[in-house]
Amino acid sequence: MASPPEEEAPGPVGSGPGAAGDGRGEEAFDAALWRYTGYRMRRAWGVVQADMAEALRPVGLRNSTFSALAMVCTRPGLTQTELAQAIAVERPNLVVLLDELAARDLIRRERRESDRRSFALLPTAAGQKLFRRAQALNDAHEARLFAGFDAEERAALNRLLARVEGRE
Amino acid sequence: MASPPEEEAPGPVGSGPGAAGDGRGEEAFDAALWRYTGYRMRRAWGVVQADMAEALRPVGLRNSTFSALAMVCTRPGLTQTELAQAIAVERPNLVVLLDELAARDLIRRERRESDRRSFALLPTAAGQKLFRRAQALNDAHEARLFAGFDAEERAALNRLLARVEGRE
DNA sequence: TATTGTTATACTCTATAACTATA
DNA sequence: TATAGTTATAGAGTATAACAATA
Repeated sequence: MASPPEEEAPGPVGSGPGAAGDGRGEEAFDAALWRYTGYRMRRAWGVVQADMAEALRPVGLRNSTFSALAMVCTRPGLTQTELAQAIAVERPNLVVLLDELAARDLIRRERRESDRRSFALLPTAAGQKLFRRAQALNDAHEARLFAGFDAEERAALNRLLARVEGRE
Repeated sequence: MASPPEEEAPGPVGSGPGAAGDGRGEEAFDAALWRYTGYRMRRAWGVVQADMAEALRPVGLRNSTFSALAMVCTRPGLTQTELAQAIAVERPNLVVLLDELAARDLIRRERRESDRRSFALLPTAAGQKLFRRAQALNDAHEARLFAGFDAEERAALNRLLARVEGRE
């Protein structure tokens, strides 16, 4: 597996004719890919995603269901449209996630009398309990995964990731 | 849509009973989720992924096919197992990607005489040409997406992302 | 008309087991 | 037996169109 170097200057488009590699051996750094922040992000996300999935397995949650449950627990009463927006999931896809959580009796949908088209999403007692356990598991997972990062580095990464979304 | 704050201290596990939100209005920061680097990474990756997909549409490449083509162009002769390892794609999944590229006559598989089980992957002239075009499109996409980042910030993000994978 | 939740659908990525041909 | 490439398959994330109920 090719390893990334320290960093890579943004630089201009091509570094030459696309065919020739850099000629180094199996330790060769594949600059054509690693110079892209997007490629690095896919790789990093793959690692984090896999570790998180493993960490949440004991509570039967995935990344998506954890996010949904977290929002319902910390902002009870929000609607599905609001939740979809908050966690960046399309509404049709959210329905399935919520069905899953509701089937396990972790959340419930309550018709809003003020607008009977929408539901207020509420956590059940079991949902709150499971969420706290899931939170602890996820905290442990991140602590393990980012063990090599000090507080400043961690904060810097968090800040930079938020900025990628165009939010300040 | 909830917005992230500056940053979030790693801190201990739970900040209290999971039910209560922070009570702010629609601008409320959903700390329960945004405190996780993993969550931020999923969100950031979603943005980058969507923008990259859009950018590569003119050349008919996706993130995965671009990565594969990039490796074949810059390290011609590598085998499928080596490529799968290099771009972190399972070998069975890589077969489909390479079939797609081969069907478009962008790459070709050449039996290795030294070990007739494996193929040497080689770019065609058309593949090299398309790759250079794709590279330009991807460069433009990253330049646009990371326009708000100066060279140092960009380098810092690249370095931190590489470290998430546990590589130094 | 517009919006909320929903159904249906399709595409992509990811992951695993098992087969074949070669070694 | 072990490895390279392959097939088949299943799970999950993501995206869009269209519908019923409600506003």
